[in-house]
Amino acid sequence: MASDDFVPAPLRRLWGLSESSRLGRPATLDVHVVVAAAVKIADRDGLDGVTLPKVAKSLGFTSMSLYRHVGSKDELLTLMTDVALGLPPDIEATDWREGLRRWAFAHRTVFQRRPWLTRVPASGPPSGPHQIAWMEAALAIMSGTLLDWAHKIGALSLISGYVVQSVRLYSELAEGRAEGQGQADAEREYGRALARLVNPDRFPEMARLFSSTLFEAPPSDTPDQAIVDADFTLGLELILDGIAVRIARSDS
Amino acid sequence: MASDDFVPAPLRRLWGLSESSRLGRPATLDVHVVVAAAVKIADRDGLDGVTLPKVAKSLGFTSMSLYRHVGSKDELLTLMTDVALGLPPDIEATDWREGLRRWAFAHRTVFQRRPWLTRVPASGPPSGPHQIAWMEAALAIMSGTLLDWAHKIGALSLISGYVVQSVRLYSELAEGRAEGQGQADAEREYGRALARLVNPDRFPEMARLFSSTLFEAPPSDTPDQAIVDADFTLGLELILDGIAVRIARSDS
DNA sequence: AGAGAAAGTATCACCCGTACACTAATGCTG
DNA sequence: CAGCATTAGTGTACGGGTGATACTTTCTCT
Repeated sequence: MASDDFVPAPLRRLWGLSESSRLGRPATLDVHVVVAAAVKIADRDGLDGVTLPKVAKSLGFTSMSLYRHVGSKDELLTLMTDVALGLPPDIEATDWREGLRRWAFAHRTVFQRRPWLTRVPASGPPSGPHQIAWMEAALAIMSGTLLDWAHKIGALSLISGYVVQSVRLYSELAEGRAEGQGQADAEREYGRALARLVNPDRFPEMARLFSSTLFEAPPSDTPDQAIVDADFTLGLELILDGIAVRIARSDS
Repeated sequence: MASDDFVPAPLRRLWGLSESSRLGRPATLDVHVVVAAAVKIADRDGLDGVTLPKVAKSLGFTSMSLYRHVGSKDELLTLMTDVALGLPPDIEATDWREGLRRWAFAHRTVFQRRPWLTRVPASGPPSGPHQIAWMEAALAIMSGTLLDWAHKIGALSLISGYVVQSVRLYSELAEGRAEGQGQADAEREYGRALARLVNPDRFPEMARLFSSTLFEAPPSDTPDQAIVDADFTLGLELILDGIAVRIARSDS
């Protein structure tokens, strides 16, 4: 409200630039506390569990009080996202490829720990300090390559989109599964049920897929996580191969 | 209720196998009508606009009547998804690469026309007839390659995930933008606002990015769609390059 | 001391999803 | 043809959500 630098309010709150005016009743609540409480609830109850009444109640306030600090629920989500993302770990690697691989896995770990993060709708380009820090880390890893900015940003968003997409997909499927059922079981069941509906004349490839060993043959004691990791790695390496081609091309 | 083939109810509805029992009061409403109405509302008001009361009202019924035909709102979403997806176009191409490219663009067109599709949470593996048809098309395109099933499925989900992710991202950003503001303008503004917050000591790469021409230099009369298409193509070709590497490797 | 400003509250209007108990309309059975 | 089982659609109610508006409270500055 004071500085006319024209940084919009949400951005100011994101970067912790709230100038608490010295006038009027002093606040007993502040953005950080609200956001932290909201994150805690999201961790426990998922994104849909985050409602203003619940956040407020967990702090001993009324829902409306939050609007003094966050503007809207959407803004709260943006703030939560950045806080929950946290700072990227230090990634030391000589190799861009190994670096990006580690970056992707680190990013994935964050999302796996807080699957609700993958469901927050983007309300703008990455703008929070932590989001920026993750971008910075990825760009630093690629700084040795000769890619131009457009390609770097392209590669970066491809990888991060892939991470988000795959964690979300996995967590959505996990939620839809019966309580005690593992992924392997569910897939087997899926294959069986669908195989009956898929007409081999109309869908020859799908029919062959279902009669393949892909859904049937998990060595049963393999933990789910191993299957998931293998799938994730497959896609990631494919992307990295693509980037490698680009780097080789721009190198010439 | 009759046939004991053990196809769960949602699947039966998806594939249009509802055996209208000849008993009792005959239905004036059926699944197809309900789903079609819901899709129409989603097209007009987005996914959040789809509520049982609204769908019912648009048909002249009460909300509760829908539960005779759809089980739950989640199931309605699943049904809507498959209907809205429609059948894939015929893609003739000798080349797997050209084929997958066309498949990706066709898929993207569908999502662009109905952005709400990208926000439907997955409630299970692809199971609807149209989803299966799209998979079939992609697998057919790859049938000439020597990839094993895991790699085919991996490539397929990577591409389709990429399509979904990029359309969703774009549409979320578009919604967050001020009414008449184009993408180019928004990006320029974004670069300016953020450049002030990004400390070049902490974020050297980001600082260089913001001082690059990437956000500043759109030849102003370039339509937004052109920028978006270029971004999309960049990522897609990168993925295709990755797949090419895999194919070449399994070819040897 | 008191004016004015900001923090937090109370109430309200509005909308959702869906459980439950109901009425209405039909085909089958006797 | 009667009435019963069965299915379709309705009415009501509950517990929840966002957020507008107008309020009381508590502080600082003059």
